[in-house]
Amino acid sequence: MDPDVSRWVLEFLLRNSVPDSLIAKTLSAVPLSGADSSLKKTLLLRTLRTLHSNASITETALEILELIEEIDCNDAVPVTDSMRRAFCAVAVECTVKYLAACPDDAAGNYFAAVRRIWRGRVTRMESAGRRSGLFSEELVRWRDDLEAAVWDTRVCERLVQLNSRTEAFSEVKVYLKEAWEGIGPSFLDSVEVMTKAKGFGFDVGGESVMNSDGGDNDNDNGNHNNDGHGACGVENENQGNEKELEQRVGASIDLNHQLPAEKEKEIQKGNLQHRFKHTVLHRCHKGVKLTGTEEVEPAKSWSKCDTVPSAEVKKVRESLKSSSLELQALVKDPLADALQMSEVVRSNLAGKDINHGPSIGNQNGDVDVPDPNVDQNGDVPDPNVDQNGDVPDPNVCNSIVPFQPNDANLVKKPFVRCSNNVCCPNLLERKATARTYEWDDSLDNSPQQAQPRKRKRKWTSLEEETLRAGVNKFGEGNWAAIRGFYSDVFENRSGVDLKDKWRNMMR
Amino acid sequence: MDPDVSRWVLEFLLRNSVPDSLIAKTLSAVPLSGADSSLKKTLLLRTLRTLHSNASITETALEILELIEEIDCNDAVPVTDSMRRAFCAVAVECTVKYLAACPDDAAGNYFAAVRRIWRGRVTRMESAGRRSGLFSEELVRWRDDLEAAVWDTRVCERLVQLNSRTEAFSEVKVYLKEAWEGIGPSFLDSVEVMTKAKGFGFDVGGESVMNSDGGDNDNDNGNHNNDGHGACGVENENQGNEKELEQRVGASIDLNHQLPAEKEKEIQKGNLQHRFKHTVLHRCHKGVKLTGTEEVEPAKSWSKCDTVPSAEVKKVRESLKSSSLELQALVKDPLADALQMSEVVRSNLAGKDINHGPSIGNQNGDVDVPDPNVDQNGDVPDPNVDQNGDVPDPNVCNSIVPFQPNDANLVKKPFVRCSNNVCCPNLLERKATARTYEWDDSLDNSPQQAQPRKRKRKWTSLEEETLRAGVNKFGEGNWAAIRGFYSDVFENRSGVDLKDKWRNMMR
DNA sequence: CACTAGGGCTAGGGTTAA
DNA sequence: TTTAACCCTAGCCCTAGT
Repeated sequence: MDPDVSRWVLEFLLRNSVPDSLIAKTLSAVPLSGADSSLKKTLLLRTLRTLHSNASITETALEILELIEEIDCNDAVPVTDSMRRAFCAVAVECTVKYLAACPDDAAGNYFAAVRRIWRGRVTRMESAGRRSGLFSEELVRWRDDLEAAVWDTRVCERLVQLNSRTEAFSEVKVYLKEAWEGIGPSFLDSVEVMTKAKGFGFDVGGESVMNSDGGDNDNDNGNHNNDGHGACGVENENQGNEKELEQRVGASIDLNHQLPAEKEKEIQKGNLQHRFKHTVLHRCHKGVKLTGTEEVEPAKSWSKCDTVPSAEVKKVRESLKSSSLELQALVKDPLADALQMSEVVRSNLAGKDINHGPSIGNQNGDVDVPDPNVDQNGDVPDPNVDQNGDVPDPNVCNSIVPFQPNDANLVKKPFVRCSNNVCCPNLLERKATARTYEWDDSLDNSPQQAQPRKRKRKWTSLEEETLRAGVNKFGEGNWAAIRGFYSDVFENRSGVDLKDKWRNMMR
Repeated sequence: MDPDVSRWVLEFLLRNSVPDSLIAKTLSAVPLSGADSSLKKTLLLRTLRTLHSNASITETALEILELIEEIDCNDAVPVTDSMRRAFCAVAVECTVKYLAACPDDAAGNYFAAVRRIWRGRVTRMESAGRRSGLFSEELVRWRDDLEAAVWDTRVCERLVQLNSRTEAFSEVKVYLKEAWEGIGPSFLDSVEVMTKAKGFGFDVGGESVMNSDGGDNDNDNGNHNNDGHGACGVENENQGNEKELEQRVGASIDLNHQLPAEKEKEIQKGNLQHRFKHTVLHRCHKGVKLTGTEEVEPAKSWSKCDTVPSAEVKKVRESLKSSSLELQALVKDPLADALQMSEVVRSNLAGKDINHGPSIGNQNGDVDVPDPNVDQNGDVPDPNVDQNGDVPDPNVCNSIVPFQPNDANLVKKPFVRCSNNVCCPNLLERKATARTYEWDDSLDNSPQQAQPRKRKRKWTSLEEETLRAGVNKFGEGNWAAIRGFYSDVFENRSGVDLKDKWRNMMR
């Protein structure tokens, strides 16, 4: 994939509430060596956001703030007060937590943290060549306190009283809100807004993956998740449903190859880049005055980056790995992947214009909308969801649900799906009470021969929904009761089958 | 290295404040396939201790507590109140922290955690067949609160105020102290004390790694780090100096091969094992009365063990190796093959002349007997009464806030144990709990609210052998007679249980 | 009522095949 | 490699018969 395009996509994804797993996959497919400072910062912010919403404010967060400060410094972006406060709060939290765990052992892990963070990081910060913008008087005051606690029990007791974690959460949140606002909308969002304003109807592929509303009547949705709530926003709803996310990831990755931006890039690229400078760049790099197209020297910037693989992105990658994100894919060399990928894309583009876009059923399958099936497990008191599962949430696209449970459907048995995807007429199965399976025939002749496996029969959505209803009614574990009550649906399923299926459905 | 010896060494290391890296190395060098339940529990306790002193109380800790409970259950060790409280506090912490991070996004990671922990773990815990000793009314009340916070902003705000982490730290610490004390000194420590008392001058090699004082003038140092401070004790001082630790590891591993216990094993092993029975095992496995007989078949037990390597211990080993002590692997296959591991060691140590029977110490330690701490709660404070002390807004539905986390109720929660070995919630409280969720209603009209099954308890080899002896003596079919004659062994088995087990053994 | 025999059930680990 | 569907079985429950 073209480096510019892949970076645009990555940038877009980073700023919006797509699941982390998608970010991970994209990262592994996109060459990062040429990332510009804006993208790096976006990556770091995104990571911090994830850490925050995972309630995991550790020294990794400290590291990230330092890296961001470095980038800002290079771009002549001044360190804000909120950033300093966030850094301080996180540093305090990363130290005090050990005291909270073992108040009577300040000499243990707590002291180690003081050395690591306050004698290490913070001291380096104020000494050396340049004084970090993160350094503050507040920091110094805290250091005195924290050092004192190592030997002064009274200070120690006072510190233990703190809820340093909540404080850190709060400060990080404030900083994130400010930072996302400061960095502005993504390039693709800007393009979308512009082209729409010009009546282009130019769609950046956000419909299936990024925006559930298709963007048709929402002109400012380019910013729709950068409002500060983004830090702990909608994306989290999906966390209980990782499998589903993974599936979507695959789909959306494919989709990225088909971004209209890429298809039209030979024609529009120069033009778009031109606009890019005046919209995104202008907002991202406030310290740079843009007077003309030629002054930015994009070529030079890129090449510089290419020869110097950015250490900080590497670090972020490590951080991402160590955090709860599933970023194992990143271990591999992203460049190798990118090369392969670009080959695929190139040949694909050169050939016919095959559309791999999502099916209609997925058009509204936005990642931010939780699977309604998940919420109908019967034990969900979500007031917005009908517990009986009989009436689907009107806000949820019906096409996501393969089967709409209703009384009529529950009673009638429209078809029996065999393993080879062939729909058998109902009649056959109806009378086949005793002859459901092939091995029935061989029961009489071979006495000790191991029973052949039952033929694999895929579960229909009717069966699934009925099972759900059954668990709702009888409770999990009462498989015999469920089987009996819905005996017409489960005619050729055993109680164990029901149990196994439920186990699968709960995974 | 001889399996016994290596296990003794490992056990010793686990209980003392050696650095984790040493534990990890030892684990990888020691065959764990024959690990008994006591060693497994020690391993888990050690892991929990590390998590605690790293101020990292996550769902891993929850998992560990569940695994320990599982082991205790099979060993007929009753769940203590402190363990229940620790579990509850950790569960609350693992949920509330998301709320603390993003108070205005209860629908995000917080809700996911509620589903994962409270609708998942906790619900499974009370469900049929698996009622865990960790289940408590306190847990139920918290669940109500935490569920309410998903949609009730006011509950949400109240929960955010909690310092759930500190609470969890504290409860885990209390539990750890109790658990280390309950598990007694390590075998090597016992041996050391004994041999010293006999004037042997027997040194267990602790001088270089384990005990800096050489142990010469400290007769009770077998317990020197099990005093509650051990949880965040000396080991932490080493954490800032990993390289040095690694060097020590090598040295100490070598040293282990030179343990006097091993050198003299051919001579003393039988003797030591005999003592082991009466000291360590007697304290660890209170359920065993050792009088000496002939009915055991140690060879068979051993071979069975060796072919069934303990999966969970292996997983713990892996987890320990990864620095962060992540135990996600433990999610799978918790104690599938907890088998009769504890019995195995017993039979092995005892050789052929061992008789099994419950010790005096266990007469009240049966799973059927409620925890004495719980029992002493003669009068049960009605939570609804306590609630009045908070003077809530009269406009607030009280049923939504059934429990004030900070009030005295948090301390002790009564249980009512039903005749069928199942711990039932106090009916009064049951009724007082608001029917907040719709699925409660669906449970009402379910045909039979079948009482939960008895918790599955694996048969120990002691029980098996006793059953065999019983059938020998009284003949098959006289289950009541057998049960009566070996009533101390079969205290919590019914005649039908014996019959069923025999049927299984004859297959 | 107490007990036993025997069928049935569930949970959970394992296996197979797509 | 993954995993949905299926298999195996220990331990527990239910009921008829004595």
